[in-house]
Amino acid sequence: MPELPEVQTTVDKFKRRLTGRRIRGFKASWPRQVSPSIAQVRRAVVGRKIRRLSRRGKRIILQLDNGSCLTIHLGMSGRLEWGTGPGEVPSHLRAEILLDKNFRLLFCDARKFGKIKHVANLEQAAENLGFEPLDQTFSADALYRTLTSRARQLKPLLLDQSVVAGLGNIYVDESLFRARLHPLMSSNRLTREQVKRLHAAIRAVLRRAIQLSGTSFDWAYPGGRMQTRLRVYGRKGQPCPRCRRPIRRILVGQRSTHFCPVCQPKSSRK
DNA sequence: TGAATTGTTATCGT
DNA sequence: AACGATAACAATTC
Repeated sequence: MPELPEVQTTVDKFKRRLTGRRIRGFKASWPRQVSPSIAQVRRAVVGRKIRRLSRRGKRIILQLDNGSCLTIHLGMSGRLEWGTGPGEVPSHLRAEILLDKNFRLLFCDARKFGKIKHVANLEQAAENLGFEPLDQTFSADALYRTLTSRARQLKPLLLDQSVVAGLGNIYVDESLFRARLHPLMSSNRLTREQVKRLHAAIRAVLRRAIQLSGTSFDWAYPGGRMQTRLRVYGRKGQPCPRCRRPIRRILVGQRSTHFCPVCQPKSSRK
């Protein structure tokens, strides 16, 4: 379940291999995953050079030499692989970007929740996305204004990509724990101090996760080392690293949510 | 077998 | 009407 750190790790891994290369072909086997359509994407990208590879939220962005962009969203089970020469076909291969010298960028995705989309420019590639959490423009002040201008439970609010882009289930739980905030707390009841903590927590958690190449829980994403450093996610019943009381798991908006009821009280008193 | 997973969209309630 | 919460959905693995 790639979130921002896993996507960033992927971008870093492929940056050098893709930058400056010319696209010679595009193939995809599941039309649903490609927009506007496989044929239109092929028409748009073939012959173009990849100017640069970047990330916005959980989206991987291939900026092309005519200003248009190909965005790749890994969904929950997507991954990119590097193909050299013809031959071996990795499991769950869904799309291929063919390059010169038989190099290929392979998009594999067991559950087919990932998306490949061609858009006219960089602005559209970032459409509907909120703050970029590791960016300079993401300030505690701006977050305070956004959170207190509405009344939503913190957990679903932070999962909303149009508010903060890139957070998923794992890093929202970890951020709320670090900030000592209850996942069901209403966003409009946050104090400036609490938002400051949350802002710092989000950035610290994401930075650490990127340092460790993300979290590897299952077959879908190998290579990360963050899974041993998680404080609450996936640790139901285990002692809280802060107070040693058991971590609790609840459902919030159909999503599993992990927190320490002692260290993350619902009331604003601390 | 059912639970789990993400992001989008539709629908219901206040 | 606007907003927030909830459900359904896509597909697969364990």
